[in-house]
Amino acid sequence: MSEDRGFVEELSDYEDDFDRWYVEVVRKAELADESPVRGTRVIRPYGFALWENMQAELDRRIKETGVQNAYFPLFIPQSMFAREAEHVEGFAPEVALVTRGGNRELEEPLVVRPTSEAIICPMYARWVQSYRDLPILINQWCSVVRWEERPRAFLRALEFLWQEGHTAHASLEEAEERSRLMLEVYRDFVETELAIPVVPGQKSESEKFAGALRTYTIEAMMGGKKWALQAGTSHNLGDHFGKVFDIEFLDAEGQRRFACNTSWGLSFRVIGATIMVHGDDRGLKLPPRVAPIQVVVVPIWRREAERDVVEEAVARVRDALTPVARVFVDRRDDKTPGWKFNEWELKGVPLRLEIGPRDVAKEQVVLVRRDTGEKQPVAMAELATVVPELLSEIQAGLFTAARRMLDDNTVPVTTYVELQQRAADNAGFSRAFWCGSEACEAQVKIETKATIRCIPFDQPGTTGRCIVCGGESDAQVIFARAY
RNA sequence: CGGGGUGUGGCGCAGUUGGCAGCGCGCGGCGUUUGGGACGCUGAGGUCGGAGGUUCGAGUCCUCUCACCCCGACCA
Repeated sequence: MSEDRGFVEELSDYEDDFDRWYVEVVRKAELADESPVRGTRVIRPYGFALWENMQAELDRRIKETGVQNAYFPLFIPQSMFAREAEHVEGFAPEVALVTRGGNRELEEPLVVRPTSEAIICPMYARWVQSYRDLPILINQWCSVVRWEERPRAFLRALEFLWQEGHTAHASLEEAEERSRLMLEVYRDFVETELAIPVVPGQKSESEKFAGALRTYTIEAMMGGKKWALQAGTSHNLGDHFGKVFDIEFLDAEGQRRFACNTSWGLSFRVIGATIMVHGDDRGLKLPPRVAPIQVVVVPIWRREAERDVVEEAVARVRDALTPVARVFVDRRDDKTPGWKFNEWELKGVPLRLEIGPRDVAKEQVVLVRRDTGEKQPVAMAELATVVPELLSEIQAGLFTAARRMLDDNTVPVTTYVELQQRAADNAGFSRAFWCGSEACEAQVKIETKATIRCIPFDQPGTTGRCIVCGGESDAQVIFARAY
């Protein structure tokens, strides 16, 4: 409509050009800006505040499982990195290498960590002699570097922020338990805090982490093209890394054994997921639990005399809400209220309070929801109870809507033609039986660009025929295109 | 690394057969304004991505080069 034409013209259409919409939202909502090096971004204060809120919630959950934080170096000697064959083969194409330090060529090049198993495991080897030294449960928050050919803001960057947890255990069973536990931590975090429903499951052999015994994943469905995004992964590394990095110990019976490891990571690509799952034509829609600003207050007045009255009411409202919500008062006097409304909607703030002379006279404010656009007057005295209720209602509503998108676009398929068609139509997730052969998996990838996102834990409990070759199959998988 | 595209004030763009570098938005100042992106006046801001060439004269033509974006291959 005419009232918002000027604003809508600034964002590309969500349905028609989702990828462009995404790029524009990232920049215009001031989450991140381009930087001089291709594939790297500056995370701006608003985007970083969002990340910090996510970090705080995930960090708390990780620590509740007995894990401690630590920090390991950025550089890894190339020879050390190269010890685990599959690992180095998997990461070689995207490794950044430092060959020069100061004025000298280095005798041995240094790998800039693309992940830290190769520097953490050797340290664990020094710290472990007895089964009494196990388990080791350590996490680090850091950035890692992977030289990606095709970067996308937050989703695939040359340098990205994440946490990587690394544990060492006396038995394979314990490592398995830990890797599953951390996947569950990720599932709970992403669904509860980010309001994004996920499909937990196991990766196929060809999609698993380089060097892992098994990889577990949570897969989310993005808006727009309904592509999949791997939102977090947890690996049971078996004793591969224990053997090559000599994490050796004596067990209770005096036998020499190698430790079993796990590693698990979740990166700031979940910011990208949050944007793509909840956003709309007007911009971001941030889940209240992680939104940097939960309530924005926009004061409105005409004359100077009104200003004092409004300011006094705004101060009272701010004081009443500060204990129960993250509040920001937009006092800029070079912007009109309408301009501010649009900007805060673009930035995804869940609730907006408008306070003008008419409201002050009635001891009320006008409260507007970002998710529904609904406007309602609320008595100032009730704000401190109404606002927290609404924030949880919005959080729940976002999850419900995202759950519906995931469910509505996840369809069981029984014929290969149907699978091809759904992949070509960007129709979402296709659930199908798969015989387990890499040949069948590769054929689907080549012919449809869809990959096996995961073998969901949640299985029908029946057997079926492989979607590709018709062979016996006892497990369904999710096929989808992915970012 | 293949295919396509774009480089001109901060952003978005125009610039015709080669002839004084422009427009909108934004930005500074002053004033009026403020309930869904206000308005007037005024001002600042550019070696046209880079190098070389053709020409009396190049944003425009030629050669080379660099960067970025999109589509593929590859990937948390």
